[in-house]
Amino acid sequence: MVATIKDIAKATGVSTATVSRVINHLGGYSKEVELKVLQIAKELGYRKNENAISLVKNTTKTIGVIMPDVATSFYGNIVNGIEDKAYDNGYSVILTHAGVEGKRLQESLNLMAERRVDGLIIFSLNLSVQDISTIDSLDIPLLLLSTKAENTKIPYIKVDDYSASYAAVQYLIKNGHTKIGLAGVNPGDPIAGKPRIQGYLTALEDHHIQADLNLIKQGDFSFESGKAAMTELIEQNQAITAVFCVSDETALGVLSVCYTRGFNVPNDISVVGYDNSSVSQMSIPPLTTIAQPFYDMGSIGCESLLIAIATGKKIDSQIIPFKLIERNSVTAML
Amino acid sequence: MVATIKDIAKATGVSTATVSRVINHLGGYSKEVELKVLQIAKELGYRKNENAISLVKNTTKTIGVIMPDVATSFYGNIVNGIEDKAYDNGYSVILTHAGVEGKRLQESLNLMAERRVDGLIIFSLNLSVQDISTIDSLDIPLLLLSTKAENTKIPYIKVDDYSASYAAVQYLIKNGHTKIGLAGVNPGDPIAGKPRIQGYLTALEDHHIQADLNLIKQGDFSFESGKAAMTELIEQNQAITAVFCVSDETALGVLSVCYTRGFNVPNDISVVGYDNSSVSQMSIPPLTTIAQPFYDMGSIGCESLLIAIATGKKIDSQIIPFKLIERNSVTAML
DNA sequence: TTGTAAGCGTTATCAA
DNA sequence: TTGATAACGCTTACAA
Repeated sequence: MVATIKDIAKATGVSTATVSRVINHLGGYSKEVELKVLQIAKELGYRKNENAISLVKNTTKTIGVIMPDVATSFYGNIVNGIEDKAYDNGYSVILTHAGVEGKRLQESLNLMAERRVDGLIIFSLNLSVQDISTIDSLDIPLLLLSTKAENTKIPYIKVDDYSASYAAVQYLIKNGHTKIGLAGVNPGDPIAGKPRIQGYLTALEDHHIQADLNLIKQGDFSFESGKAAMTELIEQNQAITAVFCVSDETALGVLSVCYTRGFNVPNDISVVGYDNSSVSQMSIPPLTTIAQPFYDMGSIGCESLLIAIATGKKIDSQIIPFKLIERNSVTAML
Repeated sequence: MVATIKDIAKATGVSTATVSRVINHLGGYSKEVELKVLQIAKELGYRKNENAISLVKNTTKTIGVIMPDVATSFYGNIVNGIEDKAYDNGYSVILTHAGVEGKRLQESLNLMAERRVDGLIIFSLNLSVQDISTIDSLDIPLLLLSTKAENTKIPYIKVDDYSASYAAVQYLIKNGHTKIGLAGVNPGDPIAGKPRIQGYLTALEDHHIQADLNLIKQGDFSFESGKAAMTELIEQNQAITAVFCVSDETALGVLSVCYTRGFNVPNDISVVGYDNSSVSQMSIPPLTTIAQPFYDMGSIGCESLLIAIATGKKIDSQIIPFKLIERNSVTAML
């Protein structure tokens, strides 16, 4: 059994109240008592029991984070941003994975509720009506990161997918491309699907380029989606010179098919990714891609949440800027 | 405020003891009472307070996981394996990141101790003497995954790095290679460095190939290490035909340099990676690599830990088998 | 079938 | 400067 303040109290001959004061550096005790308590605490290997403290303080100094499967590489930096900020403020972080489709989201929410987290961050997950209703019932400060919940007032911090997509396509157009594919997009996804399609379409339209729906290939952000999309594009003899991908992994799939089919990137085909994940620097060629400031999103998000916890005020949603990172996967058409 | 069993007791007119029984399906109450309690609990949005339960039961149904930075891609599956097994057994998981060098390990250990996790898994982190001493003082069932602590009796589950390295090099030799580089290795790392160098050396020796220390390029498992290693190898005009890399990311670095310098993989240079991380399938060409069964390691590890928690017995260390996954980055020399 | 009450480890109020 | 003690939300003998 681990030592408790009672043990320390007994061993030092003071009351548990005094032990508690000393341990929490509250002042109001003699130097002599302080030294003795600290000494004995050390000898006994005392460690405070956060669960007990949570009970009386009615706060757990814990924030919960729910994310999809760990599989996808870019999440890392969001978590880093959150954890750094949380630790700096004396909070710890409970992480759970809810599965790609959020299969385990209900379970995760239960866990967070039962652990009485002080605040909750959910990221990159599309919320179902059910999810939203249990979230509402939870009554915990909540923030959505890199996603949003339509028709609700749940605050979110994310990049504007429409604008980012528009910018990527416009960049390609400015580089002289007019036959541009869109790879790996999920039109059923209201958050990261529809807006990107719309951005793609509008960019073309604004530059008086006739959109061709056959150049839009559906998928799910995966490497496989990219392969499938590019394979189709090639086998249908679509005369494209560029393809915009909804994720870097999808872009790698495109790159891979280009390579095996003998198309050189960027000379024959230009490719733009999305995420600026670590793989985008490691690919051949390194990917030009849309960067979302993941670390900052995590950090800013966590900070907002902490403020909300402290003040009880609601969090304001934020659209944060993306950046287009130019590497070597796009060539200018002459 | 969230409802408590007291609220339910008051609202239903029974005692808290009975409410507790009903909620935990302990039996020994009338159907009538059961229905009423459940009904009111639902109305009040009751959720049990795990912290309070932990306090009285002296167990948190929680296992702690400490890992390096999230950055590196392959960790995902270990975590998945752990989480799946934990959830199946009614445990939840608290994850923390201790930084690449384990900078924050002490902090993480404190957190885990103060949250009173029932068991602890640490993976891919080299433990300092200090770390080990605080771990000892913790007195929590502990398991090391994909690492070990020398000169201690802390149980671990990992692949035999020496054998894996030996196998990779032998595979290259069997394919007719004799001039083989070793890229990205850290000779100061007693767990994942030294043994791999030794495996490399011994494989060469066993096949009567004279080792050349100039072909061993130090590094830190990163993409950059791979680039640096391959660049050196080329600029030193080392007449190699193959290189074995200590990680897939390092291999990608090698691939990248080969590409820009005009060497074809695998025709000019064969490359073998280590980890079988997701990127190894997405590279050009797809990487032949050493696969560690990460998901299984997580799952088996978590199961062993759960058993140790339940029985109080100590965990037996396990060496688990690796596999060599053949893809397209190695060619046979004729 | 149900209730009373002690106890888990800690904090915080009040009194001394 | 210190100590009693109630309280946090829950479980669990023990009694009824």
